[in-house]
Amino acid sequence: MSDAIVDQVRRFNRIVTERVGALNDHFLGRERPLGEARLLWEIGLDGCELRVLRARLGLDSGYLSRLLRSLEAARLVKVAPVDGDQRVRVARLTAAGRRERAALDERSDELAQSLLAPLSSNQRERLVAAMHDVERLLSAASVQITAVDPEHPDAQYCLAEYVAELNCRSERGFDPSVGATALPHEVRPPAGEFFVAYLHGEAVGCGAVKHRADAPAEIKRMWIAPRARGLGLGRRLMERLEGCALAGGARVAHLETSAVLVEAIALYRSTGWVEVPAFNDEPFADHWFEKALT
Amino acid sequence: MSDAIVDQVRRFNRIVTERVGALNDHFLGRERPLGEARLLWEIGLDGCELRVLRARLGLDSGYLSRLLRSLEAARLVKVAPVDGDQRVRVARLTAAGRRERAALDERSDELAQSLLAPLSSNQRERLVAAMHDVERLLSAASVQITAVDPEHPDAQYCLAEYVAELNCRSERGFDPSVGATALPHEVRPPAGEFFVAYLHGEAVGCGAVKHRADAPAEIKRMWIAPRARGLGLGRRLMERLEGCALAGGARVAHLETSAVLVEAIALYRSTGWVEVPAFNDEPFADHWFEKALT
DNA sequence: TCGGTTTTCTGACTAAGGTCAGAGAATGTC
DNA sequence: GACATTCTCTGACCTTAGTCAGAAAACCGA
Repeated sequence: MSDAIVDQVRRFNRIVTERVGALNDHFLGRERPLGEARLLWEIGLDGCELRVLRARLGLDSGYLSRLLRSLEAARLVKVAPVDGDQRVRVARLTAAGRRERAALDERSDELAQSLLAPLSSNQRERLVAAMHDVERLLSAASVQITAVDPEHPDAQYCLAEYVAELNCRSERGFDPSVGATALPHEVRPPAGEFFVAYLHGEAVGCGAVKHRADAPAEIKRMWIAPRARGLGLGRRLMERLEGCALAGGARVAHLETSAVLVEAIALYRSTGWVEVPAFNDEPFADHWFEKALT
Repeated sequence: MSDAIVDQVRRFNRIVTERVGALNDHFLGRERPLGEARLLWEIGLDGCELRVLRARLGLDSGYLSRLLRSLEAARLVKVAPVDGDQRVRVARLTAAGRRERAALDERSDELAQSLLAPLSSNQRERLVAAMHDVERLLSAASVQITAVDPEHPDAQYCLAEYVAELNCRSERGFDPSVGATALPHEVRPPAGEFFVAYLHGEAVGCGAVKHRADAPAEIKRMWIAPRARGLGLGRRLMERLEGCALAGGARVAHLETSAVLVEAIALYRSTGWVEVPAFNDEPFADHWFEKALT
């Protein structure tokens, strides 16, 4: 990677994150410790389970407990056990807590305004566009693709979204149990593999490979969450799936798709897949593709 | 300011500065406290006076002293008095300190690489371009224009650079003591005012106003440091100078300029100044401008 | 030479942020 | 019903980061 590129990223890291980050902390942490302010914000208006907070903020359980005691003492938060599992507890904001959170929100707005104020409207537009790009691309860069068991809740979530989307976009609907299936045992090692893409710990995409002895491997259930589209994630996921198929011994891969998935079809065409005559009788498919793996 | 714009800035602040900032700190602070790491980096290969370090990093003098003792104990830094003024001391890196600093540098590179690695080269280019824009525009936004005494060192520095640039760009040279002058007493209240633009505490531009009773005010000595050009700073500075002239009672402002300052001339034309016949006999001027103030 | 200023250092102190080990209650699994 | 696991809490402890007041030395201007 060229030095100029790395230098720009380093300069950005130093100047922007340190300066704006420090400003941010200063604005938010004015009345109470930053940790508490962040926690208050993260609990949100609907409350949040402690274990989720712990995961999202990366806190030690003891530390989180202490922060919550402090917020409880200030009557900003109430912690209560959750129905169904008495071990799990949820933190909820009190009325005062919601007011405090609104004040944090307002300070965050003030900070944003103060950053923008000295700029001309033309410059503001450019800044916002550039911020949007940076945010999207850094998000894209932080996506991680992991092999996961097809019955893992994250995998199941993605599959449900995949089916729901097909049902919603296609007039004839979609039934995953009919035709060329991808049952858990078919996409779990050694028969195949299931991958989930995570963005900040959240599942935002999936895809599966079915290995087939002496026959083309099959790519199945490829899906990207709407909010994660446009990040080049489909391409990365596909690379991973093809790599998996190749590692499983395949020289050629197959996939079939519905005509309503126009973005997916465009992706396939642009990454070396060629349309071929139907190689199976999947009732919900309109296009069949093939690719030689290298 | 529209909500969408403020929201984007807030999202950027939260996601980018917190996430990348935390990563940054984590990478840099792996082996030693962050404060020490930053200090080590800031001392630089050529050493640095303590008072400068204190100002640049915004540290308490007691705290800085302690940090330096700790770095000295680790044999990474030597602090010695400076020739000429025995009160002032400079911190210099030892050989081990330079190695340590190089290691920090390397980690910073690694971080940049790891951010970029998952992206396609097309995405990388877009990211770097967007980072560059964000950095420039946030820099622009953080510039502060302050009224300063014309004999203040920062004012003198800007004036010297201004003269040097004119001397360098113009064949006939430039002598500020000839013709339409801007002597300290002429641009100091109540006769006039001198402004300096600061970027991160550094003087990056200047401009002066000479009030004249019942006559057009004069704009003088307008200069922007080369590295701060393209930030829309000229326009902001000019707004400030015009405001000052207006507040001083003028309804019209005058300025004259050399033909070699093509960017400046473009700025004048685009901000409502109109070229008029010579209104003085400044020997180094080629163009004379006038603007009605509102 | 004297008083004021600049620069650094030291000691005493504080808050924030965080880690670790273990306890205790609820729940799931065999 | 025994046992392992999950989730939260408590107490003890630590480092980092930072503040404040004052002392000591060097310097500057009159």
